[in-house]
Amino acid sequence: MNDDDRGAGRAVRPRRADARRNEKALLDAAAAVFVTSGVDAPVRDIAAKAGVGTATIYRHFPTRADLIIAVYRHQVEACAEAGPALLAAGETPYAALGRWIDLFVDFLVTKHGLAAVLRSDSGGFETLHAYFLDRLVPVCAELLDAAAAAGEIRSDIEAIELMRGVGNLCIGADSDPRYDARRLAGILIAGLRLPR
Amino acid sequence: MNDDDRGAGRAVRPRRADARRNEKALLDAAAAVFVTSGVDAPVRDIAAKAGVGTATIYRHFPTRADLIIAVYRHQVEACAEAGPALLAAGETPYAALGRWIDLFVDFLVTKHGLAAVLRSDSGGFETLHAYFLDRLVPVCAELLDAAAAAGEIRSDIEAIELMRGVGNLCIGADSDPRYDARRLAGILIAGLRLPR
DNA sequence: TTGCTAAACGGGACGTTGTTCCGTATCGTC
DNA sequence: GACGATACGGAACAACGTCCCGTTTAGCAA
Repeated sequence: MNDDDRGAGRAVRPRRADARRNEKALLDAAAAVFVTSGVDAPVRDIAAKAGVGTATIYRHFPTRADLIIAVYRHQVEACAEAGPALLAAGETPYAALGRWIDLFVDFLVTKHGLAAVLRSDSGGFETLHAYFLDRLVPVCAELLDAAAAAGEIRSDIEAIELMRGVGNLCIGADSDPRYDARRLAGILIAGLRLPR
Repeated sequence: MNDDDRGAGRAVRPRRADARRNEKALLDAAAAVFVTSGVDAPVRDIAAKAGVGTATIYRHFPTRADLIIAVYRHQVEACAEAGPALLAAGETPYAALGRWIDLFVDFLVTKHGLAAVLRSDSGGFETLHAYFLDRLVPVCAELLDAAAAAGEIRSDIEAIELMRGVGNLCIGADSDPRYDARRLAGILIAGLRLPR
């Protein structure tokens, strides 16, 4: 995959060299700021860190969602690819599902506030919502189907439903060490089990 | 209980008649605006609807949390009192727990955005957080203990943990009819079950 | 190398929201 | 009726997202 394209498929390669430089600088700056101030960090902060004007952010990333997607795209891809790998690893499908959910949870909780904006249906984050779901729901569905086919879990649960639930469970998991999102997600998954 | 006192115990009866009138007007206006615009509605909107200045809101309710608490206090009380009642109703403790969680979920999802602000540990909502938890966690703990004592569920789950999880599951449940928070909460509770 | 044009830039302007301050109006009492 | 404390209103301030416009610069052609 080419590092220059971005967004969910509709990639447009920036033509001028300075534009590409700035896009790279913005991605690096955003990644750094997201770590310290969360994904809700003020646009001005990111622009300042990248050494560009605020308008330049909007020129490259029309919405904050586009920027977030670009920053975390690689990690989302890795998570998506882990699904089939876990399924092929020899464990039971239910165990694979559990491990994959753990990966997903870990990804979300390590990004301050990402889970919170992920859930929001409004405020211009539809793109983010759509990207995450488009990429990960099929993977989750595959795991779910396999576990259901093996008779390990009930079969009346949709992947999208489960993912939204898990995503919600991750909200606020950072900033509160007493709250263990992974444990709760595990309980949720356990709730899918069929009684033998 | 006197309708004039408000907040979590430290009630101070407004001395002047106009102050009390304004407080009532604010509560009514806030309740109305919360329904249409959610609990994040602009302060100015609420003030305008009540026919008062913005400062008057802050004078009566120093933080938004105080206002929210005052508006929903009766419903929270009802939810809290439902716990022991369900437990005494003759069903198994696990069934009572499930019903109570349903009540809690229904309360949260019918208030636009309430679940979202409930979870936030920062931004001046500590008061709201504390009130809800102080009032409802003991009730949940009672149900949990009863079910655990009956051998129906595992005993290593804290009430606060479960409530935060359920609260999170309710986030964004309004504004998306495909997302069924009650169902997911049910699955979460099912995940607590012991295998007979 | 030099000059031109479209692309890209910067930062200031605007609208929205939360919050505070201060001069004014009102209530309750003497 | 007058007075002091209480409460009020709205303007003022700050932070933020977003947009606009005058200026700069990259890339290309002569």
